Amino acid sequence: MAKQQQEEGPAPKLTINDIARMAGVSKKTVSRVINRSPLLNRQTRAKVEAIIRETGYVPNPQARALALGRNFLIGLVYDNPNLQTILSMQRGVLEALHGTEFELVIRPVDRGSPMVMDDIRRFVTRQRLFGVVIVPPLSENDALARMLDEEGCRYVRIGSATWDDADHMVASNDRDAVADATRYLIAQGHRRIGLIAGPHGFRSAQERRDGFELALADAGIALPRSLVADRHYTFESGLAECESLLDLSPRPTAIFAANDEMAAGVLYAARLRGIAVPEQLSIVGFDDTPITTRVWPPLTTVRWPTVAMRRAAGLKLIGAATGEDAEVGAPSMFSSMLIRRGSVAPPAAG
Amino acid sequence: MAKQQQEEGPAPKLTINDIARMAGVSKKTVSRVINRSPLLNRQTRAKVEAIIRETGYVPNPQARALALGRNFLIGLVYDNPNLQTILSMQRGVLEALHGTEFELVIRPVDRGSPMVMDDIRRFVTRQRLFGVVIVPPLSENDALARMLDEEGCRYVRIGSATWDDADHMVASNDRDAVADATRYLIAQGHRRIGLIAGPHGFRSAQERRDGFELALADAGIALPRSLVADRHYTFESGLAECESLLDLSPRPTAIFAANDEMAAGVLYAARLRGIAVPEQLSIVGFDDTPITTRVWPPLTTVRWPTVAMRRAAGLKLIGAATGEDAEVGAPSMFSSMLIRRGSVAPPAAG
DNA sequence: TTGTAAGCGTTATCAT
DNA sequence: ATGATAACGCTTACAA
Repeated sequence: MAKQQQEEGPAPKLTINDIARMAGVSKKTVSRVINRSPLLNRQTRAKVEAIIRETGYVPNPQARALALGRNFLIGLVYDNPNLQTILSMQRGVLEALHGTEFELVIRPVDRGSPMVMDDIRRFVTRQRLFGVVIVPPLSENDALARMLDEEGCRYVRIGSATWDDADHMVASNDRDAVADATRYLIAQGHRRIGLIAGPHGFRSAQERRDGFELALADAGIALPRSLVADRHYTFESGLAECESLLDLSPRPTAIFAANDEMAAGVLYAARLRGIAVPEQLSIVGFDDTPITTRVWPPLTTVRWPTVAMRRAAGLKLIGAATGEDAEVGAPSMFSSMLIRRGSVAPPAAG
Repeated sequence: MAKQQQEEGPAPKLTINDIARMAGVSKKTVSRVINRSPLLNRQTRAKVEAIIRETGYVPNPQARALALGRNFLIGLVYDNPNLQTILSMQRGVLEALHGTEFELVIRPVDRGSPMVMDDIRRFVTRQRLFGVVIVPPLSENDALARMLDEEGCRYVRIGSATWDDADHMVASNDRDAVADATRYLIAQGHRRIGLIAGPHGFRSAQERRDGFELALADAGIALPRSLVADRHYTFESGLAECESLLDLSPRPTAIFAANDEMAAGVLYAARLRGIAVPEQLSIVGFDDTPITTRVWPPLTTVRWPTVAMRRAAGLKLIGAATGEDAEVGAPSMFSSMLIRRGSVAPPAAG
């Protein structure tokens, strides 16, 4: 039994033929073992598996990719205005892929470009990707989903609400979460609450805005148009927009920003004007990114379970491949929850 | 001339055979064109190239990978305590790869695990990676570099100083940059300056610490041992360590933190104690990550040209492949520079 | 249940 | 300078 292949050296690459010879079977039989073919004699399988284990043989992914017409790569396609969330997306998907034969290929794209669609198409077809995870705002593009279907590329979309079937979608309930957060503000006694919404055309922005308006309506609070501003999910835009909100008279006593970056901008704007937070202005953000605990005061925010969502997306994608039934049922809906920190207080009297 | 292949549809995949037939040459000749073989008749090449352009033919990467024994994938291996910098690393490498046939595969690892080395070995050999970019602190591991060499995997290391030859290394001059920053603090009048250094065993931490001590020595300022603390490059550790520095009597009038996360922790600690920044305490960080402009006051810091360094690393890696001589000479040394913002002022009188 | 032969799309060898 | 033919390592018919 040749077995110098244990644990070291430049590895004189074993092939399926070597294993077949050692096991005294045909390469096809080895192939069947690798691919978990059901029609195989128990003993034969056991014998081959033993050899594989002893030798540490690993099938060549390139050869499999060529023969199968598909690679063992998962693509992560994104064009996210909020750099902070990119990391947690990656973390989640990587967690799902950990220990499998899949690797993660990342691909930032420019959704503004007229070529996005072709870019992504080339990406998936050229690399013959096993599947892709698509995150907001790109995940809101139905044409993209259709295109991936046409190309025979599996996909899972991440979103702030559900707009595709369970096999293709992992979502959070942003609307409810924001409604809760807004009710919390109202319960603290706030009545003039400003909203710095996300970019027009973003589903997440719309969901969060809807939740906000819903809670206000429920409480019978009218929302003057001047108290709402559409921005770009960036620190700078939060800062800029907060300026105009603070110019209003009477001034809002609280501001809900549709993400933490903008909330940090609001806090900064308040500081620039010498407005004390939370005494004179309460702030609530969304995402629970690290920045919330690095600024002063730490920001009350809505925790968005990004990592868990991405992991679910990854599992959903490869679930079919691994055949592990346990993983096929990766959950499709996740709940965000309010995290109370230091940026909210009852409004100043008067 | 068949040319329905222009711009749409599920793409009935062209192969090298199709191109060969259309051009009236053998597939080997087409292959030569693809691989820029020098021994080719100008006209033959032109003819084949024309067909390729017309049809939009793209060679199948999987087949090439199998035949060549190497993939067109670049790996990014990291185990970075500072999440913030991961993004800029990725951005830089992605920029270098943009428009090429290479894709980026990311691979976080746990350098604490006894299996790291084998993990990475499996990663590069299984995927037959074209090459990998290794970032600190993993890039300081010489055994890792040796192993990659053995496996025939190209690599480029990123570091805070140069410790490998120019082909394998892209570095910054952290020591000089920190010395400059420290001199700036001294020029402002500070004499009791605390240092919150990076983790023991990190080359970047050592370089930055050396720069700090160098500047102090040059100015004839003795550095009490109590003014130096080793920490983990995290916000929490910066916060914790700052507490003990602020307990000293007399208190330091300035603190240099070896990265921005820790500097943010210092700022937070000061706020907790009601110590005004920069009036009563000056702070300087390192990296110039986004957080520096989101806290109040914005942090003076040393800009670390991460994106440019990573791009250079990527170019260096694929330079040999693209054959573009212009890119082979990607620079190997980058300078960090001081960015003055609001967290430094002369020490309070007395 | 297992094996044989023929690909998958490219590159390398060795002629010519 | 170009082409026929055999790899590359695996999978899918199709037999046996």
